[in-house]
Amino acid sequence: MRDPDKPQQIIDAAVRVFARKGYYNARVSDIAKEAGIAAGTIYLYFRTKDDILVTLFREKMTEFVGTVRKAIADEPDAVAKLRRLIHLHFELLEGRPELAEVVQVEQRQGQKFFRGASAHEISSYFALIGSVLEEGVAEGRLRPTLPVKIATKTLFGAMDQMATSWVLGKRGYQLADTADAVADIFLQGVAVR
Amino acid sequence: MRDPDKPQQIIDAAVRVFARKGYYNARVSDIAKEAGIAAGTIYLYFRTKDDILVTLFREKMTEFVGTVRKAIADEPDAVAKLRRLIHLHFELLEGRPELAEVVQVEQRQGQKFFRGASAHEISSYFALIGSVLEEGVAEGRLRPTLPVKIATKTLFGAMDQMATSWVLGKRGYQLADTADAVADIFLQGVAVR
DNA sequence: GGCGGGTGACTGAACCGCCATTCATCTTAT
DNA sequence: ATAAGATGAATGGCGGTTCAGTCACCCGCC
Repeated sequence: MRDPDKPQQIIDAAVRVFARKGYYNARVSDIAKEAGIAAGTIYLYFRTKDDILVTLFREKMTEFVGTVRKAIADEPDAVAKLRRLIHLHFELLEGRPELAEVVQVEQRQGQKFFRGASAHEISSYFALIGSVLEEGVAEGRLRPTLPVKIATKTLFGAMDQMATSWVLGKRGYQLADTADAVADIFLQGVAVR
Repeated sequence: MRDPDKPQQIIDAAVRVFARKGYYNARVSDIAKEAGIAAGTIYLYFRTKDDILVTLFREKMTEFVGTVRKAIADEPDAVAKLRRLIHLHFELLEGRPELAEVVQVEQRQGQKFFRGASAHEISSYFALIGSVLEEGVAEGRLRPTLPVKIATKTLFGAMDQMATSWVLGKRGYQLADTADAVADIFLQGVAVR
């Protein structure tokens, strides 16, 4: 009778260990110890060490996109949705510093991360942002000629860089406090002139 | 009599090999073969494999910032400088696809890259962007209340994401063609209202 | 101008530490 | 009693790094 939430415990332990030591410096046995199990047990639930990282990201990213999607559904218009999305992006990372560390710094392991496994989850976030931008254009609040794909990447890139700088700067300020400033620049940038 | 441009040859070979196989899949012996020398010879010029990556980045980034700095000096005002900077950022990457692959995808090896060694080179680019923004504020063309640090990260993040997407999308379009759209969004975003 | 020996770059096969992964064995639940 | 999960010591291979040996070149001396 396999414990159904053991994978979850392993992932949670992995987040803490990766955040502390980095992916490459983390031993599989460290994760096991952190989770209070034996190293071999991990292989009952994950194929390889990489698999832990990939699963971790998939799970957190899917959850992240779901949370954001639900939250912005309440907002009355595209502009309000975008502000909420930016705030939430920052708040969710700020609320889980260890996860933020892993996602912003450790996760980006060359090929593995960007191509392949995690591409789907990332593109669903891009799709969400893109659809809100489309909506804004339809509402007449955003430029009718707005290149939506480029605007999507611009916004994501801006948020992602803010988050990365915050993590690298040892989180010496409140990330969420910068959300309005980022939103102001972006929203003015895509608004009708 | 050590060959004074052997390090350069090794770095150039490393760019090609890293671009082709990725940093972790690249053997030191692959780089040696590509450079037409023996594996051991690399260790006369570099301490470790990591050292190759770090040196490569430092050198390319320093050169990059220098090129951009010189080019924008000609421009008459901050807004023109920013447009030029964005174009150049994209053109320089587009002109060296292999280097772009390495810098955008392979280079970001967790801890090593972001913290420590390469931090100085990155922050000098940030400083350059920041100083142009300050100038724009002083000229009265950009918002007087603009949070310059945040705007700097926003612009860098946007450009970086555009570049990364372009590399991951197998460079299926002209990166430089998107420069105007990115510039339009950003410049309208930071302009006086 | 030819010879010998010294210098140091270069070579690449072998080494060796590391750690992900395995599996014979044990534990626990039913 | 049996099966299935859990254990953790042992394994294996991988590849960065080393280093003993080779080679090309230079210099001083006969």
